[in-house]
Amino acid sequence: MNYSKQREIIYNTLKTNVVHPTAEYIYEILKKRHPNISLATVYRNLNQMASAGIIKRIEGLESSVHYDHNTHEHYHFICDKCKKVFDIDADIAPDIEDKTFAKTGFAILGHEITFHGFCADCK
Amino acid sequence: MNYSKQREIIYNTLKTNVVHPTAEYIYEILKKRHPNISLATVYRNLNQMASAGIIKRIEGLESSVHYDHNTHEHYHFICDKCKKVFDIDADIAPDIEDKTFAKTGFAILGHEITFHGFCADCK
DNA sequence: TATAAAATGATAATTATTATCAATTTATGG
DNA sequence: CCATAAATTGATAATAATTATCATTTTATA
Repeated sequence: MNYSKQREIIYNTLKTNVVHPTAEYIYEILKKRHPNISLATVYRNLNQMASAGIIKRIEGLESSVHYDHNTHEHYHFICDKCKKVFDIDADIAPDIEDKTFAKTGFAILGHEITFHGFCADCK
Repeated sequence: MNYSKQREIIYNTLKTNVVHPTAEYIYEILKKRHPNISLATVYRNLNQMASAGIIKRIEGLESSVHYDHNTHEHYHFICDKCKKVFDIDADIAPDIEDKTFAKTGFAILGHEITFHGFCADCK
């Protein structure tokens, strides 16, 4: 993977952002300072970094994919009202992959847990 | 919700099917015996039954939504090679909603766990 | 610094899904 | 049992999210 200015600013936007944005959201932010950037470049780089393990894709929250700069094991909660995404600590489901391997014998390469409901502000 | 012949055959197809099909897959099966059925009818009825709690939507497996006639709490594993979807017993993550509520205070209305990797046949 | 590989922006194409709407089917109150 | 309203259908248009294409530009390196 070669260096690219665009990838750098996409990563920085993701990292300094409090939310767990979609590609579209990052694109909207970047457009203000970098009006020439293309939405395809944003998608391309986010997926490229996700493949390389630099960031993570969060699927199953909404129809669109969200991205997360935090690659440590943790889970997500999406508020059904305000649609904000919150981190949930990994210790709510200890050894879940080992347990599942013990039960099934499947080679488990990853897992994802997503909660939904109402956050503190919305409930 | 009124009775409809189409909803009945869609539900029966889902119930008697070993897999966790997508709307498209159900549509392809149904077309053989019911060539006039519309794909929109399949989507409409699956989502309608999911809203009513009669079946469940499984999101986060692939780009398309899968449906499940088993509404009891359980999780899913998708094989990265053959794309088959397997059930995982709920007891791998006991009291996960209570634990998450205790940590966050959020009102939790549901959660989903999806694993991926290689199944017994593919690994 | 010439060259090959990688990345970009613009945009077309694709995929999954939902919306629209006239016609048909279903439920029910008289 | 039928008239009526509400629900549902099939056909298809529309939308939303994402990926593919491709000529041009940028980056790494011999």
